[in-house]
Amino acid sequence: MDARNGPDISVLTDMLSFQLRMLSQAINRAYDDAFSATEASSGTGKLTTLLLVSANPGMSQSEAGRVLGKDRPAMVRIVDHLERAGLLRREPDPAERRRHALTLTPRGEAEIGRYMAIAKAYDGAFFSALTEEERRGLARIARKLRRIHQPETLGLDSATANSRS
Amino acid sequence: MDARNGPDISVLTDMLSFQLRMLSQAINRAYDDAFSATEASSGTGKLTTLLLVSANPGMSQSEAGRVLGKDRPAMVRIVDHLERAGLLRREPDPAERRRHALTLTPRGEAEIGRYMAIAKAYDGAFFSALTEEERRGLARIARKLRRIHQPETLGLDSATANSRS
DNA sequence: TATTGTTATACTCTATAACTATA
DNA sequence: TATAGTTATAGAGTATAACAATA
Repeated sequence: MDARNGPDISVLTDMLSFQLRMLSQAINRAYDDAFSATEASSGTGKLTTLLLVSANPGMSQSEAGRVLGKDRPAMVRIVDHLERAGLLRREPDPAERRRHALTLTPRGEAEIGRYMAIAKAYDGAFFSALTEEERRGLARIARKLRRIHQPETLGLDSATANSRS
Repeated sequence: MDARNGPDISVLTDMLSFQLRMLSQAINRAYDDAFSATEASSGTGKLTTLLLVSANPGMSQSEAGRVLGKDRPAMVRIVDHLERAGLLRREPDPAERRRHALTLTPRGEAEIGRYMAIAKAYDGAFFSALTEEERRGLARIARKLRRIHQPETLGLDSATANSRS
């Protein structure tokens, strides 16, 4: 209404989806800045793949893709990049030779600690303005929505606290 | 830990940023589906630009870009597309001839109601699993974080309820 | 000199289809 | 036939630099 206060954007801010998309945009930019000097720079897929393989050595590309919301071609590109960077290795699984078992290289193992530290630091800094209660509430709501809209991503909280709701 | 329950993804789910990025991915896919049959299909920029210009006729591309988090080249592409689709018009501003004043065409005005209805319906459906209190809490937290991490986006709530978190 | 819009360029993400090799 | 991985391709998002017109 008041032109001096800038444009009327209530049409957009009234939509939760808009608020969350803009928030995600800000998160992505903060992370790109944080990881710009690493081999996992630019894009969310590389870092999360490293963290995931570190916690689950031997997992396949398709499994990782199901967790991260990427299809097979997308995973090929991510793994290609990490393999070229010398952080990750793919070897045919002897028991199921269609699969490629993913593991970190010694260098990948050495770097992962540094990446984790950067990720945790920036995650903490980004949400530092929230109270502990707000952070818990946000995590709970996000988990609830993902359980409905991404049912294919299994094990959403099986590995954490067995919380239900 | 338990292989039968799928991979251990607690490294990722412990980070709020990961949860929100995955959530945003789900939102984007739901919206792409919802608008796939319209001229504003694929991508968040076109629809939000239409809604924004509808509420603020005569605004410039840079102003819209500041609200939507797009730079000038990105806005050119979005406005190009909407102009070719016959939904939006750009005319040099007589008072400030560097600017292009954006307005909806009659056809754009006619379509905007339909788009709004789709957007509201899908926003409501996406978050329908949340209680009213959870929805308000989510909106409040998103606004709080955006105020910190996107200070350039002015008027974040000036047009709504003057709430001060 | 600074700003608005534009063009060109490049890199990434996303999605689809088709191919291979394995099962 | 179904699945895991690969390749090719195309569309959209994102970012930068350089330019023209205007202030």
